[in-house]
Amino acid sequence: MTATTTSAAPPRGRIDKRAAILGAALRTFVQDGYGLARVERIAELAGVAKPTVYNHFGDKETLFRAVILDGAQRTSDQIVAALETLPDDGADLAGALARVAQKVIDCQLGEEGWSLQRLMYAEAARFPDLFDDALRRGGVRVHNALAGRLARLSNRGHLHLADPDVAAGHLLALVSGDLPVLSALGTRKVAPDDLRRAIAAGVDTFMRAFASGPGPSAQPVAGRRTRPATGPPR
Amino acid sequence: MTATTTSAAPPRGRIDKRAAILGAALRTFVQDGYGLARVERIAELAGVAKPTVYNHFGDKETLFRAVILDGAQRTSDQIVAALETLPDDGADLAGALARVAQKVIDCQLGEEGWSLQRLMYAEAARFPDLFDDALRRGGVRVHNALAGRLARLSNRGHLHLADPDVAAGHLLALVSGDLPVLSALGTRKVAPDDLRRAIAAGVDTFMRAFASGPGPSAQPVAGRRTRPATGPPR
DNA sequence: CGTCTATTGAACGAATGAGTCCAATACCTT
DNA sequence: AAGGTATTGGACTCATTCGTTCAATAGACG
Repeated sequence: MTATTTSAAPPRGRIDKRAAILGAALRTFVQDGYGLARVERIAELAGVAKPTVYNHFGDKETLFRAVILDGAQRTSDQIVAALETLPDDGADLAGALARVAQKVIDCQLGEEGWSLQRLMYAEAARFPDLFDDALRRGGVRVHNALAGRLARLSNRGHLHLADPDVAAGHLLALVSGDLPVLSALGTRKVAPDDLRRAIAAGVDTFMRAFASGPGPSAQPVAGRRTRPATGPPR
Repeated sequence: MTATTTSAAPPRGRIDKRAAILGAALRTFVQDGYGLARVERIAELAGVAKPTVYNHFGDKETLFRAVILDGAQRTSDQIVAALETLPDDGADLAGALARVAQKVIDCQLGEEGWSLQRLMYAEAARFPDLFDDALRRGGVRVHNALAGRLARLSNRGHLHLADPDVAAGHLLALVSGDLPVLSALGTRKVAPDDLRRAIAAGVDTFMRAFASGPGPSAQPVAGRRTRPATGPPR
């Protein structure tokens, strides 16, 4: 019946439904939170019928988990790639750090980055194991990549790091500490100038603390807890 | 367990229902998120009838806003009070900073602190204005209190700060940057030793950057920190 | 060309939860 | 002691949404 005359119908064929669903789900979950997100809306946004969603992922919770893990993977891939661009020679170290920090933060500020972060904060209480998984897939890789990079710089004498792991954490904290406020938890677009200033200030403090100063004052850490420093002294 | 003794019938009288509701609401919202939190459950947890909740606060959203603002106020009161204990003389500055940081973080790690933070992250997309209000009531006051304290130390020569505002942000970032990971976004109890170590490391980096002689680059941050009041995007 | 699988639209059942109404009751004030 | 007010429990309305079912269809493939 209705021998529908071919055209005017959206292409029903098998495209990449799965990816479309994941994307739509991310947007929806982010906007409404897990509880209020409607599966039907996700389907609609993905240009897909609701049963198709249930065909691919069993139920809402499974879909949610897939969204988080998939996103964490992709975002951290981007960030790690950005970190690769940090040169090993110490030329204009501050500038190089600022540039790489800018890239990293751009990844985090992209639609996906903040959205994911907010989602994880939001639902951490309900899906504690999920956060652990995402951290393993995301944060840890970023942290290690940066720590490795910094260790190299330290080995070559361009930085004085007792512990590259700690330094990596501190650098990340310094350059991105203002982000939540600047972006109002990701709900506001950050003025590029504000961001640049924040990054510059963070890198500046980092350099003050860890750059091999021209002077003899390579002050060793006072009252340091014994922590296996993966980075040997200069 | 409500403190009241006696018989099977819970004391029906007018006690501090409002506070009880706010507390129960915080716990519930935190656990389930705004969308999935059930008002009936809040009432039950507060030892109160559901209509009473609606008598005090008009509806779910109003209740939520009250929870956030009230919590932000109280938490930041605590933190500001803790900051007052930072001495102005430079004796054992690192130790003093670590102690005050410990207090501040304790406030943030308490049931209320993390819960609130997670809640705001979670629902920032749906209640953007609410976050601004909470920030004004909470974060800004903490930041200013710390900046004032640091400025004093700087004036007396115990620190070398080009911009106490920036330094305050950096100190907070350094000592609490590891918190999300350590506590798994507030879902895991942080080992006191790990926390102490993280704080000590943060303070140590801060001291390296700002305690010794005037660093190589003492560039004061150019622009004043202005609040983009719902400014035009891009 | 004929078959098979993924997809579609639409509707359905069941459950859930916001917000309201009301008569009964406990506390506070005068 | 009397009267007013806040509170209570529970039932009720109404809307929403998860997850499912089913016949019809579009493209893939031998």
